[in-house]
Amino acid sequence: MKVAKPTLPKGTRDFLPEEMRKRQYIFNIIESHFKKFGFLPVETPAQENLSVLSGKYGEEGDQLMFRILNSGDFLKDISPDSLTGGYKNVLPYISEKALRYDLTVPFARMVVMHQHEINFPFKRYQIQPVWRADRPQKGRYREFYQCDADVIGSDSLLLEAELITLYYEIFSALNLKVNILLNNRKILTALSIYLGIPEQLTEFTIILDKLDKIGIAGVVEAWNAKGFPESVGEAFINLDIKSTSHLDFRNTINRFQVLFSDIPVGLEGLSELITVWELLPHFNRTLQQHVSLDFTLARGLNYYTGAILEVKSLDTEMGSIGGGGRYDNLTGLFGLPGISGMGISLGADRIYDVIEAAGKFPEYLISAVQVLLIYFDDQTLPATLKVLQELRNAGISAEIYPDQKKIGKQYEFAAKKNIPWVGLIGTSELSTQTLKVKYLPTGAEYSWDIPSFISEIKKAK
RNA sequence: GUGAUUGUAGCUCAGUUGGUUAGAGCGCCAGUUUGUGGCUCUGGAGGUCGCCGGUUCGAACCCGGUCUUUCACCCCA
Repeated sequence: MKVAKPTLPKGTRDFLPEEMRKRQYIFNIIESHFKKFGFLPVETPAQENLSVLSGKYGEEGDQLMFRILNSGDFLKDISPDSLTGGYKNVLPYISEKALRYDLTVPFARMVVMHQHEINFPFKRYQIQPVWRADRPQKGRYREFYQCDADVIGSDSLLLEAELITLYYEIFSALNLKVNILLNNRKILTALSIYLGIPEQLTEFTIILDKLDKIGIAGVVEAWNAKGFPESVGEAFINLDIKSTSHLDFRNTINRFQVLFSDIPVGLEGLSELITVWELLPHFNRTLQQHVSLDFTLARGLNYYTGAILEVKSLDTEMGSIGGGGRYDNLTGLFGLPGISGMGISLGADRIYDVIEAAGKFPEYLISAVQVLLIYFDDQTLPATLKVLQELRNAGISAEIYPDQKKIGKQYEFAAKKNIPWVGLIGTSELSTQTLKVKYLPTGAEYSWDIPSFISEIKKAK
């Protein structure tokens, strides 16, 4: 057989131990916080039936989905004629499954299928990879992990506040500075009504969302290009919308309460924002400082109906590292209407990139194994193995070099693997019942018995 | 999906108007040191120049295709 050149599909990566240690550090922090907030773990399959996923993410999403070719002779029912109509006609016949595109829709599917086994309101967390056939670029991969926490079966605004708190606590634990942007879909609806273009809500918000990127002039220009009346742009400029910090939250709300006095949905959105805002200090006294009201925040996924959240890193330039919101009818897509949910998602791979760029991974991650024991010779091997067992029983991660190689090689191995302690039992140590220990970071050497060795390691930790 | 961009040793990169045997630094291996990593010194291994095709007497270099990298747009974590 011809030797295959080792390659990887576009946009996918291997993770060596050094990277995995850092990834696990992120996952562990996220997961422990999810648990602390009362969320329970679930998993769903990597594959979903196409009928479950298609149409849930808009046309764009359908295009970015990795479809799975049917097994066996997937062409047996295809007539040559049907090929002339383009790939979209043939697709339903040759593919009926796809890789999951996010975690929220499969979760909704799961809730509906297991509704009689689930105790509502149901708080679940899920940390699994998702796949998107996007072109890779900065912070964008074709296979990446999402970490989701959702509560389904309650429309309480307490959840909005609680999930914002959860976001903040996770990023604090990761030592990252973030700005949590907050908006409400109802505000966007009200804005479109106020500007007289309620029918064009979607086009309106998609462009509005780009405000921080292309500026107000760019936004107005884009609206005009879409055929919106000039008055829309003018009226919008007069609204003077900008991302507001905690200091002027109240003023902004008050101002829009006047503007939306005849638009019930707008007043409702504002009142929800106030409620959430006022709950925040009850979870964390300083939390409001990290939350910004941003009426231009739209978010693409069209199932959001209430609150919308997005997390921006302040440490490094990066797209959003988290997003979430309230959805009132996601399970309705699968025949279980009237159940409201609220969820957040964290992009672990982007968080990794931000921490890496900011140099904020903790130092201790570099050494996973604490002790290497030297394989000196067969005469001292039993004593060395005894030490190995005692170290492990004491909860210390330890290994013995498996071959009797030159001692210098064994030390070098430890150094390369960032193992700080090297222990050696040679002939003289055997007679004195001690261990020659070298601490590689300083090069210092000691003669210790096993109990002192163990206590010194624990002390250094 | 649109528009750019990258590919030469394990890594980071040189490589003249197309010319014989493609280089450097770091890393790696061996020795210096058969009870000790890092420092020094000595020696050594390692390359289908991403892949396929074309032009040419001759291609790492020019042309086409393809894969890949990175980046922007679209969209998003």
